[in-house]
Amino acid sequence: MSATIRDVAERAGVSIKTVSRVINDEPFVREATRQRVLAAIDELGFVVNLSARRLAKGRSFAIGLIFHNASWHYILDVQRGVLETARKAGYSTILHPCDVSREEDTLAILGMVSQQVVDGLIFTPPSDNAAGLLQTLTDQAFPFVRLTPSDRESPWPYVTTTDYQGAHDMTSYLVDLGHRRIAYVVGPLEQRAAHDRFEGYRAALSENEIEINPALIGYGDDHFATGFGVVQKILQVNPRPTAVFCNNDEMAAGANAAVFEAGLRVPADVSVAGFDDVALSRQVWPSLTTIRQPIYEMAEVATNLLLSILNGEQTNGNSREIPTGLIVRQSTASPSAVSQP
Amino acid sequence: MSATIRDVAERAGVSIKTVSRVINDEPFVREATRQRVLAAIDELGFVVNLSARRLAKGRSFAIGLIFHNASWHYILDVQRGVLETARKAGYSTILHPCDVSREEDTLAILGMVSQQVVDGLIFTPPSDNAAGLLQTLTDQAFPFVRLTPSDRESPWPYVTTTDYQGAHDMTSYLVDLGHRRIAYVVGPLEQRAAHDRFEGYRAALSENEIEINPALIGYGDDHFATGFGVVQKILQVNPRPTAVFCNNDEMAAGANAAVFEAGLRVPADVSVAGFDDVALSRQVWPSLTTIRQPIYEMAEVATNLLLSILNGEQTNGNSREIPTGLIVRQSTASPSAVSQP
DNA sequence: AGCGTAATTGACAGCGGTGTCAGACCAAAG
DNA sequence: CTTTGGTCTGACACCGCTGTCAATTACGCT
Repeated sequence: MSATIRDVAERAGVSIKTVSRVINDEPFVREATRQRVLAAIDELGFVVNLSARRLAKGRSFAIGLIFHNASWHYILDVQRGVLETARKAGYSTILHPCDVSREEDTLAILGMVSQQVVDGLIFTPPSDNAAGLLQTLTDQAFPFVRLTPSDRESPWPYVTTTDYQGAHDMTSYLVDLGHRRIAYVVGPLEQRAAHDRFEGYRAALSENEIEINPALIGYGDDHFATGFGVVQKILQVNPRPTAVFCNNDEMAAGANAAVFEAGLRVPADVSVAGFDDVALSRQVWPSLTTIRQPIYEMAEVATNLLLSILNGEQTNGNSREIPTGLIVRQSTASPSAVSQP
Repeated sequence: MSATIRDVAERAGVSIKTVSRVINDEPFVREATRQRVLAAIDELGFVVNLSARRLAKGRSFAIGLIFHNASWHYILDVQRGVLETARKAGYSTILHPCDVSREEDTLAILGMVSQQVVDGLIFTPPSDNAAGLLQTLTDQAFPFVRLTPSDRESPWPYVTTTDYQGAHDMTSYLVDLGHRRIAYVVGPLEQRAAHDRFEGYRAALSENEIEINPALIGYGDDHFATGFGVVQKILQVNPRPTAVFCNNDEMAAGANAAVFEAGLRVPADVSVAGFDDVALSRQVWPSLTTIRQPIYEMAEVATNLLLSILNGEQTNGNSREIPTGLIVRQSTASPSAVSQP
């Protein structure tokens, strides 16, 4: 079917090696020769056989994206960032949905590594319950980059965002609107992001001299269902909160539903705020005020970081922090004194 | 780092070829020998180098999933189905988001094909604006399977669902609830699925002797925004429709928002129905009545179909149709006579 | 013209497996 | 005790490309 490097060499009247030099942009090829080879390549429609190149180079030119089955909304943006960035650099991406805390999945990943299916890995949170795996990779000096890791002790760089600041901003914004009874739905605290966001919320409250009411704190797992359930209970607290801030948008969507289900209105009776700015936050009604987490950019940066490691560039201490931003939409408003019970 | 087949051969005291036989489950290996090799493999922690195998076999053991950037919700389920099924069979999956109508992307795909990056492709809709690409692949006898293709003339199998029947079911259901003025938001008609759904809607109406009112038909592109915009206009028709049925869930979410935005209630004033049963349909309030399209199963079937082609099994005429199902949730109800203008 | 250095090119040995094919082995048949 | 035909096994070429290294050519200088 497709032409090989031999065919090109023959056609151009040069050695195989010279063709190899041309297609790899190596120096020391006379311009005239290069042109001749290029022409031959063009005429034959030659493209290198990746398997062969991989074998010869001992590299796969592919990166693996390891993610949890859970947070699909989040993963969507990550995927876009990684896929597009990797593709531009001539790398392909192998997606690997899994539960890294299960040994079975850990082995599958190690398999990919030792089979040279991938040259490097990108981990999405939560990547930290995979401590054993990460340690093994580190021991083998196998490159990986993590998105918002909890543990920042790895020799490889990572990418984070300003979770604390974001939650702080949102809480301050709600306080400035006039809210005092602001409920909070916590995410999985073993993840640093959830932890930091919770801290940001608490700090903002105490800076405004608002006492934290444990009855207004709910614990969720970042899914719609727990957002819904937890907020249903919180709404029965008397006096009722005037605002609910959730660790992520999906739970905020759940909170939104819970408010309506209770016969109340968003934002007239209860304001709802999320975190992440995934597509969902624009697709519920009313659209959610949220903190934009630049997921796409983070994925892009992470990929570029990994690629530079693979290219042997120094990247020590190149971890990056991408800032969040407050996005005000329809789900928040000043508490109307009139609607209090 | 990792052991090669040579190491195993030496350790087991057999030839390289015999080890190859064992790891490929080829016949004619004495049981005792097999055990010895297996033991050696185990002790050395040997795993085959995929690049080498790929080169030698001339196959990549990877399949490509081609999808449009657009319908992320849909693609999520497709991904799960394909990734999991392929992985079970020892294949990896290369995701390829693109716009197949652009020549640039077409070339990228052909590149993957000729570079032997993938052994086969799975196309998600709309795959039909890629007629040229599909023709080229067909000419090369390159295997591919399509999900809900418009054009069913390909030599390769495809997977569809009962779009016509699903829309018919939903429309009948709405009629049975007592609705007569049922608006419809059409999807991209060049896609067969959108076309069939529209037909199903129209057929069900005429079977119930309800005239189709062009003012109640809107044209969208499957996105939230157009669902919202189109329905905003439709709600101004007098008399107002009592139900809105959309070509997909995302537009239904938009319709839902439009109804609320108009100061009306779902479903008390206007019922809203979607199609696909993506996660979003459960995450808006009220949760959407919809037609479940078994996306995951379809992807699974498509992948298995492709894998059997790759294994040389006969699959002619094995195209499969997976049935839809009506999912009743909160967004639909009988029209309350009282709320009519 | 003669020489030294740098630019340019190609022969050849792998990379780590698989396919082919001939040879060794072995139990049953003649 | 051969012959016969399957059952095992290994030698070896090859998949298509890259790295090494030696050979050849070009060019600037004395």
